[in-house]
Amino acid sequence: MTTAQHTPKLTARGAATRTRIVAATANLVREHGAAGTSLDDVMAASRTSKSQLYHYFTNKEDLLRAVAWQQTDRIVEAQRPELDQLDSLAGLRRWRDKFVAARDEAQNVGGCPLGSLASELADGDPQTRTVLQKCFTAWTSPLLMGLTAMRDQGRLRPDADPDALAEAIMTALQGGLLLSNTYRSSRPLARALDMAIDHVASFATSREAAVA
Amino acid sequence: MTTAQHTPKLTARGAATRTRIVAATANLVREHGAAGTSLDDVMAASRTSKSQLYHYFTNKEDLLRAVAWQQTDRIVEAQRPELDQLDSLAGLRRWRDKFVAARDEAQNVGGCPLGSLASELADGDPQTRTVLQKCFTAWTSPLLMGLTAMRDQGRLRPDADPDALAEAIMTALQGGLLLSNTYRSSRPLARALDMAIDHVASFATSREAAVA
DNA sequence: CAAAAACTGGACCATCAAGTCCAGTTTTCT
DNA sequence: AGAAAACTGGACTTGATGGTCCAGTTTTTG
Repeated sequence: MTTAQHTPKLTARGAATRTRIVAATANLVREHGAAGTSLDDVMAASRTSKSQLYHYFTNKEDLLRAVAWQQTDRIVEAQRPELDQLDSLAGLRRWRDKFVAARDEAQNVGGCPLGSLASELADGDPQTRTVLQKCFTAWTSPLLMGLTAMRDQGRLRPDADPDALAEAIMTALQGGLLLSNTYRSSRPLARALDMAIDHVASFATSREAAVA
Repeated sequence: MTTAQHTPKLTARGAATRTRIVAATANLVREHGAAGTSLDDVMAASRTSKSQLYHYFTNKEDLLRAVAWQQTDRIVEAQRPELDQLDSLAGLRRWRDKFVAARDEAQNVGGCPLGSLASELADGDPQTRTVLQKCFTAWTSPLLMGLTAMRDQGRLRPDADPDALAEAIMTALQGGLLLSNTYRSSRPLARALDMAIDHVASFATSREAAVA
């Protein structure tokens, strides 16, 4: 979906610099958290100077908001093929498997790039919180699409609420990532997602059961 | 359960001071996060001096570990009556209702005291991570007890795995709190817990159905 | 009743943080 | 071409921050 951030006038070089800053910051934040990332770190990692940081962003918070968008884009992009096929229990399970495998590959180190950001910044200024809400909503959107399609195709009962289901899956995902990061094991994440998918399955019709 | 932290020799006054420090730090951390809480803040809030902080704790991390224990104790204590009766679907639902109501009373501001701590510190030193694991396990323990009792009493099918169920509930709880804090609404938490309880219910026998 | 241990106060230090400022260069647009 | 706007470098300011040190008081204990 490429969450566009309105940046009025930028030359080619300017745009490149801005991108470099955001990308570098995103990496640092993913590893050390927002509070653990200083602007000096950002300068070093992006090969820029203070004045450039403050040329493109009004302050650190502003930069972190840009990072939130970028993390969301990255996440969605990385899950692209799977996220577009969440319109069946089989599709959900493929997504789950991919996700869990990816966490295991990363040795379950580091939580959700968006989740940790939210945990750190959600109690801060309202503007940032609003951005975080939109990021979560954007990420949940493919889930919502898929579930809505399932219901419309009669694979889920009419009383299934795609909105509630999608949100519940996202909570399971976030909680799973938090516990998995703490325990350094994908088990909590796997169990959380299994529960969530079972929950969806409990609304499945015989038509979907046949497919699954 | 009162997670005891081995503190060898302490006079009555010393113990009081130590307690005061931990309690004050816990409050500050709950409001501003670990990184957002300075030792000067702690000194002011606990009416102590630097040397006292370093007399009772080797460094900030050490103090934060003590805070993790204390947060866990507090949480468990606050939920005491409900946590002890999680041995039926009805008990689980009462607990859910109490929890959601409490969050609404707090206007859904502030995440889970333990969850945010974990999110912030889980990637730090292993000693701290170990403490966080134990804290989560301690908190999950009453859940595990209740679910095990339910299965032993034949209210859950024999193939129900209390361990997996308890962990899944905790992930739903953590994810729900994160999203609820971000959206400033108890809805995600409520949906997450409903899903988790439905999941437990899917393992219920007719005996439990009769009680519920 | 000492001596040892537990406890306390607060000055001090080195470091690093976000944010400011201004002088200079490059690109864009007419 | 030439002015305006976009862009860049880096020194500098101000204020925290975690952590150290040591001299002094209170409590415990043999």
